Amino acid sequence: MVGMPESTRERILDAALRAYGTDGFAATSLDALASELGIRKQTILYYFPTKQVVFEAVVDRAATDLVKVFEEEAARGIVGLDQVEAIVKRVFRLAVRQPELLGLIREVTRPGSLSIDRLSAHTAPIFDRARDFLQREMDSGRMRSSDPEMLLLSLYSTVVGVATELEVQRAMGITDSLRGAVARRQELIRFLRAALEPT
Amino acid sequence: MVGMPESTRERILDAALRAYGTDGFAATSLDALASELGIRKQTILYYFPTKQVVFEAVVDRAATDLVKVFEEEAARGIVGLDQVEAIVKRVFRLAVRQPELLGLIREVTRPGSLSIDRLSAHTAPIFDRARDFLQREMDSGRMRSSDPEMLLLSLYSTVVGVATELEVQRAMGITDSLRGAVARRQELIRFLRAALEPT
DNA sequence: ACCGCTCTCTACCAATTGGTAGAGGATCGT
DNA sequence: ACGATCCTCTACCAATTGGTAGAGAGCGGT
Repeated sequence: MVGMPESTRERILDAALRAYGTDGFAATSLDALASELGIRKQTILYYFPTKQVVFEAVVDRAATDLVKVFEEEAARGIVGLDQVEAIVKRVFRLAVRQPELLGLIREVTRPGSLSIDRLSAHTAPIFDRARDFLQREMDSGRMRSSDPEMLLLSLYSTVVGVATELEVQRAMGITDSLRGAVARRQELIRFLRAALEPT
Repeated sequence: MVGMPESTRERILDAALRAYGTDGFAATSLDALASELGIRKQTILYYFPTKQVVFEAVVDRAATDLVKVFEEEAARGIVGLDQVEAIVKRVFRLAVRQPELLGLIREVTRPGSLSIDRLSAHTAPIFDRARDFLQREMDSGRMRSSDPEMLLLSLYSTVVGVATELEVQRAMGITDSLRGAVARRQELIRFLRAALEPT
């Protein structure tokens, strides 16, 4: 598959992910998107009836990619904090390789946003699975007991935040390099281990 | 001050905070802003030369309010995890009363955003103070030792995320009520205490 | 009564927006 | 050779955008 000539439709989705994920939906015009690809916007409107539908297609693909990462990880059947650590590593790898993907998630989960339901439809199963996982780990004593739903929310916020809040890090004076990303990940894992380890 | 007739300038900033904080900068037109206030957009442009300047003024005011909250809290001179807990409570109170304020922060800290430097200029002192605080607490053994800068980033991400990611919570099936907010705060504090407590 | 200042308005503008209509080239099976 | 289908284009449009120019209302001071 690598190096295969991408179809126009795929190229549009790639560019749209990048644009919507960094600048946001409203700030990205179809003209801007098209000229970035060296095509006319009417070509975009040939593949997608409206701008909104382009966005929805991007969300669908991004969600699918994201879910795949989690399912691949879950298939390995690791337990305890090692599983949490493995997930964090994958999310970070994703954040480094495709920062716009997590940016898009943030765009979709913003209060005013549409198509949040579209994302939820994809992610609901992995949320359920994650909740069940946490509950199981707590029951077996491999993890500190607490409300698994709330814990999941805390975990989500921390991981996505540390992975994506690059501007905040810059404002805090934290260096933004590849080495910085690794250090951040290491420290985050220590933080999470401390928070989750059974007393 | 309460009930005092607000100046037009202040009313514009109020509405702009709400709009920019929920829908974002690009998605909010001056016309929409004006009609929400029952005035013409030219009145807005009388007080602020451009749309961008309106946004900057909103950021300045929001940052000032935010910094004030932290400085008031810091003035109380609490130490250890009780201080962390007190901050979390204040951030949550803010998130409940003025959700658009934290929404604006998220808007400003997005990758593509301008005027991030404007926000940083305000928040840099409290970031410094927070880092020093964490370092001091670690040195005195009241807090688990780790990199204070990275820890601060984790704390920031977790607190702001849990306080603002209402849509994610909805997607997870977490009820969004006032009681829910209190429960979320409680669980977050337990989470942070576990993460920070010295071994 | 008049001036000057503050404020909000109407009128207008060029540029950009998302979207429509349809022409025309390329590629295919027949 | 021919039509059909797929794809990308030019031409165009009404609505909205941020912003300018300037009229006029209200008001305080002289």
